[in-house]
Amino acid sequence: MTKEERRTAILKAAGRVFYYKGYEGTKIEDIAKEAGIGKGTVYEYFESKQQLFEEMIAENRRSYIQSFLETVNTGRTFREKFIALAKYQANLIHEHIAFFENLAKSKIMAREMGALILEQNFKVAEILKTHVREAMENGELRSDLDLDIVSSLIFGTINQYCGVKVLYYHIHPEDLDYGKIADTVLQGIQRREIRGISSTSTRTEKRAEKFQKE
Amino acid sequence: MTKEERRTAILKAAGRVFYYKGYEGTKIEDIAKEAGIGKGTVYEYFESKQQLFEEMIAENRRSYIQSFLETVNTGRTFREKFIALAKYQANLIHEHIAFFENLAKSKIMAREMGALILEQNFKVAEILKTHVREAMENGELRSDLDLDIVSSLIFGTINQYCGVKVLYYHIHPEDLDYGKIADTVLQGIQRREIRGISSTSTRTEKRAEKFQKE
Amino acid sequence: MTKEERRTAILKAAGRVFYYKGYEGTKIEDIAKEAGIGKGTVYEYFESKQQLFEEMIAENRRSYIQSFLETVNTGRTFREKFIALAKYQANLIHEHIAFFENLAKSKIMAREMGALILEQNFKVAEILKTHVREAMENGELRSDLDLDIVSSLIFGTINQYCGVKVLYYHIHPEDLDYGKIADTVLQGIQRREIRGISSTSTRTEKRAEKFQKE
Amino acid sequence: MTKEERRTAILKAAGRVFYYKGYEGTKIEDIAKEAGIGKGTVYEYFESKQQLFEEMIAENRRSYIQSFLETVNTGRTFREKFIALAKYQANLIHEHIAFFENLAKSKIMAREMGALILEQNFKVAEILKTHVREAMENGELRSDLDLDIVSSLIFGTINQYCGVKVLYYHIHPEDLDYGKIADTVLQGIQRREIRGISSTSTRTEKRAEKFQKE
DNA sequence: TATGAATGAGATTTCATTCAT
DNA sequence: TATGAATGAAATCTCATTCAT
Repeated sequence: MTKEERRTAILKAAGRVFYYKGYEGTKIEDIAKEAGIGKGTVYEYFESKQQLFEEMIAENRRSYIQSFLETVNTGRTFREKFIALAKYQANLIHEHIAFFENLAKSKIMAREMGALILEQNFKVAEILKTHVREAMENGELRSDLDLDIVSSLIFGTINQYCGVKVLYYHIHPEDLDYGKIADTVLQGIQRREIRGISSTSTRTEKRAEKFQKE
Repeated sequence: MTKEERRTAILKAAGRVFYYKGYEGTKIEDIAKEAGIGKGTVYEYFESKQQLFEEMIAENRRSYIQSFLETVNTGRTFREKFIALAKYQANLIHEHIAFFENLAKSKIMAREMGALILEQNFKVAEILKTHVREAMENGELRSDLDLDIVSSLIFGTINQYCGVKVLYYHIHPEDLDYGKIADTVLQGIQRREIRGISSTSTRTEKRAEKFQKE
Repeated sequence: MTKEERRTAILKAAGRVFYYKGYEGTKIEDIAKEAGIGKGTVYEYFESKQQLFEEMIAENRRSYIQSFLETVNTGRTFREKFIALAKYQANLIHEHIAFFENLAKSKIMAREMGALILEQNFKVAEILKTHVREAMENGELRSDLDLDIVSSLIFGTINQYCGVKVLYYHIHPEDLDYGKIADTVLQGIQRREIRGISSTSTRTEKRAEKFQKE
Repeated sequence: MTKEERRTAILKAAGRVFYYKGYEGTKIEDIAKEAGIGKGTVYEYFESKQQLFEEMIAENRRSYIQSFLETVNTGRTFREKFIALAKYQANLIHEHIAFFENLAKSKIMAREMGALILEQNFKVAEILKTHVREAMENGELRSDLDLDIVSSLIFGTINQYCGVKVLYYHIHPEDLDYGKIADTVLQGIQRREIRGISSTSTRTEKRAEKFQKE
C-alpha cells in the first residue's frame, strides 16, 4: 500500500465513522480501527483530528458534486434529467439509510454530516439552475417563471419526497414512480377547471377565470 | 422564580447553547452561564446532560409542531394555507439564521439540531397531508394526484426556496413573493404548448407531440 | 420536640446511615431524610459532617461500653460472667447482622464502623482484665497464667465463635450452647491423657507427663 | 516494564493507598502518583475505580489465603501449627501496623480493608477446621469437643492477643511467648483444684465437685 | 428556627496527542 | 514507518455547605 493509498483509506474510514458518530463523538482510535491501523499512524498522515475532518469533508463534497454533475448530464430532455436526478437522490438516501435514520430520529449522535448535506443542497441548486435556464431557453420549461423558484421546486420536491418514502416508509428506490413525480412537478397540482380561482394576481389566471365564466 | 420557571429557563438556555455548539460541543457550564446560574444548579433540575438535551429537543418539537398547526389553520383556501406556511418557514429560518449559517457552512461544531429539523420535516409533512386531502376533496387541488407527492412538492419547495433565499442570499422574509411561489407550485413549470414532449408514456403527452409536429 | 431531643434524633439517624454507608458514602441529605428533617437543619445542630460523625462515634462508644459493663456485672461467678458476655456479643451481632454481613462480604461500602468495633474490642478487653484478675485472686481461674492471654482467650473466642455462627451460619443467639463454649475455654482443648506431650517447657507439664507414665 | 508488570504495579499501589485511605477517601490520582504514573494510565489497565478496587481486594485475598495455607502446613504437631499460625498473624499485624492503628484509633478514613479482614477470618477458620479435625482424629486434641468452638478458640485467641499486643502495646512479634499462648489455649484457664465448681451440667464436673467435698 | 435551592470545589473519567520503541 | 502506552487537560457529575425565605 503506497502512502497515497493509505491516506485515502484513512480518509474513507474517517468518512464512515464521522458520518455515524459526528465530529465530537468520534475518537481517533475509532477511525484507526476502522482503517485497520494503529492510532499513532493516523498522525503520520494528518496533523490533527480537525484537519482530518476537514479533508474528509472536502473530499466528500468533491465526489458528491462530481456524481451529481454526471447524473444530471445523462438526461437529454429536462424530464429525463429530472428523473435521473430523482433516482440518484433516492439511491443516495437508500445507501446511507442508516445514517439518515439516526439523523431523522433525532438520536443523540452529532451530525456535522447534516451540515455537509445542507451545503451540498445549495451547491447542487446552483448547478441545477444552469440546466433549468437551458430548458427554459430551449422551450422545455415555461420561460416566464422565476429561475430560483423552479430550481427549488425541483430539488426540494425530490429531496422531500424521496426522503419521506425511502427513510420513513422504507420503499426501495426502484419501486418509486419517478415519472409520476416528474409529471406532478411539471404540470402542477391545481385542479385544471378551477385553475386561478384562488389567485387574483397574474394575467394568465385572470384570463383563465374569464374563460371559465364563459 | 418558581421551580417550574427556573426549569423552563434552563431548558431555554440549553436550547440556545446546544443550538450553536451541538451536543458534544456544549459544556454544562456554558448552559449554566447562559441561564445565569451555577453549574450544580443544572443538576438540581436535570439528571444528566443527555436528559437535559432530550427534554430540550422534546420541548422544541412540541412548540414547533404547535406553531405549524396554528399557522396552517390561519388559511382559508389552500393557496392561503400555502402562503401562510411559506411565510412561517421563511421567518423561522430568518430567526435562526445564525444557526443555519453555521450548519450550512459546515463548521466543525456538531448539530443534533439538524436531526431535529429533519424529523420535524416528516412530522409536518404528515400534518400537511390532511390539508392536501381536504383540498383535493373540496376541489381546490387535482384529485387524481398522489397525496405524498403533492405534500412533498409543497413542503419541499417551500423549504428549499426559502432556505436558499433567506440563508444564502440574505433576503428578508417580507421581500419574498409568496404568491409567485404558490402559483409556480400550483400551476406547474412545464411550458403549456410543448407539455409532454420529453415524455413518451402518457396519452396526453403523445397527443401533444403529435399536435406540435403538425 | 426539644432542641436536645432533636439533636439526639439526628445523632441516631446519623448512626444508622454511617453504619451502612460509611463516612464518605454518606450524604448529609441521607441523614436528614432518615431523621425526617431538612438538610439545612442538620447544620443548626452540628457544625459539619465530620463533627456529626465524631459525636455519633463518641455517643455510640459510651453506650456500648456502658452496656458491656452492665452485662459483665450481672454474673456472680466467672463462668456466669463469661456466659453473660457471650450472650451479649451474640445478640449484638444478631441485631446488627445486616451491617456485619455487608462488612463480612467485603461489599464496596466504606466502614468506619469497622474501626469503631476494633477499638471497642480493645477497650472491652481492658475491662475484662479487671474481672479476670479478680477471678484469679478469688481462685476461680488459674493464677499462674498471663492476664492478657486469658483475656484475649475469652474475648477472642467469644467474638470469633459468635461471629461465625450468627453471621455465617445464621444461627439465632438463643440456640447457641454457651455452657459448652465456656467449658471448652475454661478446661482447654488438649486431650487429657497426652496432655503436655507436645510441650517441653513448663514444670507443671513435666509433672503431668511423669504422672501419666506412672 | 511489560503490560502485566505495570498492571501488577498499579494493583499494588492501589492496595497501599486504599489500605490507608479507604475506598472513598482514595483519589485515582493518589494511586497513579503512588505507582509513579499518570492518572490516565490507570484507566488503560482498569475500567473504573470500582473495578480496580475489586481486583485489588481479590488479589489480596488470594495471596493471604495462600500464605495462611503454607504457614499452617509448616507445623508437624498441632502445637507447632498453632505456634506457626500465631507467629504468622502477629507478623502480619506488625507489617500492617500503620493501617491497623488508623483502623483501631477510629480515624475518619474509611476502611473497606476491615471488611476484607473480617471475611478472611471466616475463610481461614474453615481451613483451620480441617487441621483441628485431623488433630482430633490422631489424638492430639480432645475428640469430644465441638469443632467450631475449638477452631474459634484457636483463631479468636490468636487474633485478639496478637492484635492487642502488637497494635496496642507495640510489642515486637519476636518478643511474644507463643508457647505460653499455646499452652493456655490447650490446657484451659480454669483452676485445676476447683475445676467445675461453677458448672453444674457435665458428669465429670459433678464428679469433681463430689471429690472436693470429700 | 427550619428549610431546600443554589453553589462550586473537587472527584471520576475521556481522549487527542506525544513519543519511545 | 508504524505502533500503542502514556499523558494530562478538560469534561461530567457529586455533595458539603451557605443563605434567603
